[in-house]
Amino acid sequence: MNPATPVRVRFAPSPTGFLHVGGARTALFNWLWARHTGGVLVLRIEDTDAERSTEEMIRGILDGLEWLGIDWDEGPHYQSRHGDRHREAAASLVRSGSAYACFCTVEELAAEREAAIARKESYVYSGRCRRLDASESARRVADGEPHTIRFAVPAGETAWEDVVHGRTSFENRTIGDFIVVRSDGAPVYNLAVTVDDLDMRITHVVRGDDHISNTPKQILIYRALGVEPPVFAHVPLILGPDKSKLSKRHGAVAVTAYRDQGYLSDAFVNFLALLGWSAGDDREVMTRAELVEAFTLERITGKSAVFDVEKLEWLNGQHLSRLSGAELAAVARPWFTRAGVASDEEIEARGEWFEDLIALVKTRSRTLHDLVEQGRPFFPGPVEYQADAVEKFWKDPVAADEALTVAQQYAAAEDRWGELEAMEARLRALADERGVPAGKVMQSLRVALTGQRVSPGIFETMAAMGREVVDERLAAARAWLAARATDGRTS
RNA sequence: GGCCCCAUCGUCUAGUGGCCUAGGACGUAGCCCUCUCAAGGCUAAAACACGGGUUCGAAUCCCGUUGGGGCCA
Repeated sequence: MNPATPVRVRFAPSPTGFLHVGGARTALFNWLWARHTGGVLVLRIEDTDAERSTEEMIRGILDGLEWLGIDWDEGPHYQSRHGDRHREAAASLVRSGSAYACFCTVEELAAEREAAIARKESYVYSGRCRRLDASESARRVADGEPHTIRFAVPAGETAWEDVVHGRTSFENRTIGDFIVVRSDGAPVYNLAVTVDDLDMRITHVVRGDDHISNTPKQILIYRALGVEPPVFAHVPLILGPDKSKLSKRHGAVAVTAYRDQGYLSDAFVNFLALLGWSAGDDREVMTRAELVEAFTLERITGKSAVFDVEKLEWLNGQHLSRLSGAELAAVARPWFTRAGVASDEEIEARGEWFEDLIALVKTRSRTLHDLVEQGRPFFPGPVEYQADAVEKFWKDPVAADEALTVAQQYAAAEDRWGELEAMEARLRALADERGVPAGKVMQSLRVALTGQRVSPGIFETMAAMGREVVDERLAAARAWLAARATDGRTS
């Protein structure tokens, strides 16, 4: 391959209705390589004549790609529309003697296979029809006798220099004369892929390891067609926690499920890139631009990788925290409205406040979902006292109420609202005066204000909530505690 | 079963013959910070599957075994 040839890669999913994690990573690697080299990414939907793609079936894939920010330069092309080209190529293979018509019936082939099994040999087609006289073969085809077209695999071995695995080779006799066109005229996968890749002038085929055994067949076709095959890079598979191929059993398969769970596109892309690839230095948290800049096919590992959700969560938290309040607010806003925390108008009316709020809670959140739960109490309205918070800080309702009394007195007297340090100093002084530990007051206050056991610093919380909300929440909390104390019951 | 791929801490990985008493990250444990929880900082436990070679010297090269995975049947 001429090194000056501009890179052309392709992502060729079958229209399964969604983009799964493995496919997403393959797409990503192709995209990264195209962007890194300034090349072209072609999108091709690998439907077949048998199962033509419907709008609905490809939408899932396009949705996934869109969320990941993977854009393509050509396509989508549809494999099913190139059937004529595939058959044309098959015909030319027959003409050049690289393929032949096979008239063996299903029964005959089954018998061959059984005989092979009985002899404890692995089955490959015997090549019986290959020995047929050319004129006889042509006559039978002309007579309309049902037949497939088989590739005449030559003796020897087929090898290639895989970018990921190094030299990889197959003994041709283990391949056997494979079918390229079925008896109904439908081109077989390996032929279709090869012809399409050829027509689209693909220079690098970057795909999953599960295609390794297809590669020798495709290389054979390329050569028979008189062209040099492209560069192959077989990327190892992504495994589930039990080390088997990632599947539905392991939770979400469609990448959009991760979007819906509150992961950031950038974080997910970063995570996917790190599955089977590394920059070579110690960088892990990387932006899209950094990934594009650092990505090379040579640095892809040959070993399959287990999908580790915990690392994804951590990475997401990292990306979340690195966004500014304003940037994150834009992403988070629909999450708040969808969760019913506030309307779009309400957030719009307090845009700057909302951005500050997001900045306040982001380090405590790993997903957008966390962000909503953290931010929720800052909006007006009643809060729900969560069981774990009550258990931890309001175990004793009387003591809790005592602490809140101090808090209430403090809030009523506070005249430097918003000045964090001054607020803290005053509250501590007042707590001292009343003989109540300041820590108790603050913790009790946290439950009263947020209903949760986790929140930002209590003064930041108060400042962000505003005096009115704080007053309301304190009154409500005291009423709740009083009711519980007379009740004598625990929750 | 045949063919092919793979083999470093639980997980993701760095490592391409000496820089390795094997580095980083997630997770785990502890400490610091501290009004909670995160974040942040520090520390700890934790790996070269096994056996043979090659070499002055192997995580690194070769062979075999074992184990995992994929494709086909």
